Amino acid sequence: MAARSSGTPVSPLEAHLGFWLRFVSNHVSARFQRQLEQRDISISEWVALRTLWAQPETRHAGLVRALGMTKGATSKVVSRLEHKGLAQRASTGNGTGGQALVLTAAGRALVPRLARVADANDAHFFGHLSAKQRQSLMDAMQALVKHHRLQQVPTT
Amino acid sequence: MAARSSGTPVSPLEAHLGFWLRFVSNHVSARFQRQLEQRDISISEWVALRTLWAQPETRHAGLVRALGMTKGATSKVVSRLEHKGLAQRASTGNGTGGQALVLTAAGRALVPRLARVADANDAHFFGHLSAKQRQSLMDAMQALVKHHRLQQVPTT
DNA sequence: GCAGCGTAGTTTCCTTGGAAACCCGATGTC
DNA sequence: GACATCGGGTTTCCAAGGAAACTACGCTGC
Repeated sequence: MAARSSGTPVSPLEAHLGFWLRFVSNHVSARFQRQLEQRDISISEWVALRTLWAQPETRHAGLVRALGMTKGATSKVVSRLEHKGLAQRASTGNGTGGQALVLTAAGRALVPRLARVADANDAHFFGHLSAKQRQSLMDAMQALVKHHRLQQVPTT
Repeated sequence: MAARSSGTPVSPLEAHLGFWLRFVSNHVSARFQRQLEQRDISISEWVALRTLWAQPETRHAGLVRALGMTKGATSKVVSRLEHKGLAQRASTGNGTGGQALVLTAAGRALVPRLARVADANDAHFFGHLSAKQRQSLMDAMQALVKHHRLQQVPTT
């Protein structure tokens, strides 16, 4: 599987930890996505809803940070949510320029239900592990984030 | 951060293992992608090249499996590679119908160089861990794959 | 022999997201 | 007071990938 026809060693894809991380992560996300789309919601929309729910009156820039997407893409997510009647661009009364975003009643009602879907998905994939194992994976990931000072960035 | 204004508990995004997996994995892939695009190659193109390198004369269906994309998308990847002069659709002489895909000389020359980029990227993110730690993460991921019988699926 | 099928690939259409241009109101600066 | 500038947001354009329609062929059943 390594060197072939040339003398140069070429490690297989599966030799990389990154490969496996991506592999598992893609599955977890893909399943979550399939569940969400039964309610006609995408993952970014879910993250946006969840953010607005925790912190009402978030402004656009805040959402950009939470979503880890460009402001253009974020703007489109908000438009979609508005279209679905889940959130609103509330041109802030206070006149400081920035626009505030808020959930509608429907949006607020939806979040806890989606949260249960998210919980269930995580449980599906990791529920069979012991609490200790889960925690150790969590720690490993968070350590990587810390070590590399990873910030939320555009998600591809 | 949990229940707010309603009585329903809503766990934070960061409570999910899936969240952290995705977070780290996205960063790893994103960095790799940035490195590759300096050579005008995308991640799927890299995987395709790597596959054809290891197994010359792969046919389209095989590539579909390796890439974990739909056949339509795979077809476009091949077209791109052909356009860049890295691979070719070789209408197989044996007449069994299926078309064989092969790397050009340029393609064959490129793979080992890209492989070094891939290695470097993995080392960048995980090189500071001990061999034991790396292995244990790798094992954890592979155990998940096995437990859930995960197959390669469309990659987002 | 040929009608109907199934398999392998390609093409078309649509959605999502990044990049960059653009828009607009608030804030200096002279 | 007129104008350059800047920050926050939106719009436009493009690339990539999924879904499904379509194409080309070889094979089976009659």
